[in-house]
Amino acid sequence: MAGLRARQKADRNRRILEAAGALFRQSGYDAARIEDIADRAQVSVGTFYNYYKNKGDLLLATVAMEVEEVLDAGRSRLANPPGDVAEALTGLIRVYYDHSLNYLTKEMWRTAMSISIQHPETPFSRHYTELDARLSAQVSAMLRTLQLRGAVRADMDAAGMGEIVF
Amino acid sequence: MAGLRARQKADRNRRILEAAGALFRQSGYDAARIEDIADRAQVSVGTFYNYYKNKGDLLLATVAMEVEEVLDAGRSRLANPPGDVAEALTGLIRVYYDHSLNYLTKEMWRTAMSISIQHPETPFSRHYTELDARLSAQVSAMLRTLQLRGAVRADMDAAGMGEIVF
DNA sequence: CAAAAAACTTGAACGGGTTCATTTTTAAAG
DNA sequence: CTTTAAAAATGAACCCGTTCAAGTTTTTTG
Repeated sequence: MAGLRARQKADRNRRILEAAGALFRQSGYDAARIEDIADRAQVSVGTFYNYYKNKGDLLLATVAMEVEEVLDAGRSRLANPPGDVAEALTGLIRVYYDHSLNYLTKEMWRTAMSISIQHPETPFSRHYTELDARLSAQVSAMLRTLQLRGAVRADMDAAGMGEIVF
Repeated sequence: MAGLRARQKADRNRRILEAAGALFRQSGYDAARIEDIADRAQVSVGTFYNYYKNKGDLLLATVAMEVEEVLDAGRSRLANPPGDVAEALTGLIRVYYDHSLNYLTKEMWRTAMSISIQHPETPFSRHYTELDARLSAQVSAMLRTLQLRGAVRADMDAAGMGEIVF
C-alpha cells in the first residue's frame, strides 16, 4: 500500500480546494466561513490549518489552481492558432477571460490581488506573481508563432508586445 | 455658545486620528488594536465606530491626512522653485518621500493600497485615489512653471511628463 | 504481532474587530 | 428653569479567524 497517508492527504487537500472554490464563488470571500469550508471538505477546522496558513493563502491557492487550468486551455489553443492574427489574439484573451470568470468571481480576483500586495514575500504570493508572468509569456509565444508563419512582421518584439497586449 | 457638540466632535475626531497615527506607526497596522487606539483617544470603542466605519477606513483617513500635508509642503516649494531643473524635481520628490516616511511607515502605505484595491467603491477609497491624482498634478505644475521660465523645452507635454515622473 | 514513535486530526478556547441595547449628554420647547 | 426630544457615548456580547493541548491513526521498530 504505497502511502496511505499520502493519498489521504492529497484527497483532503483536493476536497478543501473544491469546497473553497464553491463557497468563495457562492458567498464571496468574506462571507465564506472557514468552518463552513472545513465542514464541506469533511475536515475539522484544525486540520484545515495544517493545509493552509490562513484564509488568504487558501484564496491564493484557489486562484492559482484556476490559473494553471487557464494556462492549459491556452496551450492547446497555442498548438494550432487560427490564421487571422486578430482572431488568434482576441481568441486567446477570450479563453483567459471566460474560463476565469467561470470559476472565479471578480471579487476573488480583487481580493487575491489585494492580498498579494499586502504580503509580497509570502510563498503563495510569489507563486501568484509567477503565474501572472507565465500568462504574459503565453501571449508572447502566440505572437512568435504568428511571426514564424509570416502573419506578423518579423521585426516586432514578440516578448515586449506580448506583455503589452496581456 | 456656537456648537458645543460640534466642537467636542471635532476634538474627538482629531484625537482619534492622532492616536491612530501614533499607534499604527509604532506597532504596525495589525498589532494596533482598536481598543488601544480608542483608549489613547480617550473615547470608548463604540464611539470610535461612530466616527469610522472600520479599521481600514481609519487607516485610509490617516494616510489621507498625511497626503494633504505633503501637498501643502509641495505647494510652498512650487511657489518659488530652484533654478536648476534636476534640483527642482528631485527636491519635490524628496519632500514627498521624506515627509511621508516621517509620519507613515511603508507597511501603512502597502496596507492602504491593498485596502483601496479591495474596496474601490468606498468613499475613502475614492478620496485616496483623488489625492494620488493631485500629487501627480503637482509634479506636472512644477514642470509647467519651469517651462514658463524657459528652463525646460516648451514643446514638452508637462501633464504627461508629470505623471511619468510621479 | 505488539510496542513505541511519528504524523496527523480534532474541537474547545482565545483574541480582536464589530454591533447594539442601554445610559448619558446636549439641544430645543414650553 | 423644567420637560422633552434628539444625538451621541458606552462597554458587554457576538462573530469568526486562528491556536494549541489532547486524542487518534498510521508507520516503524524489535
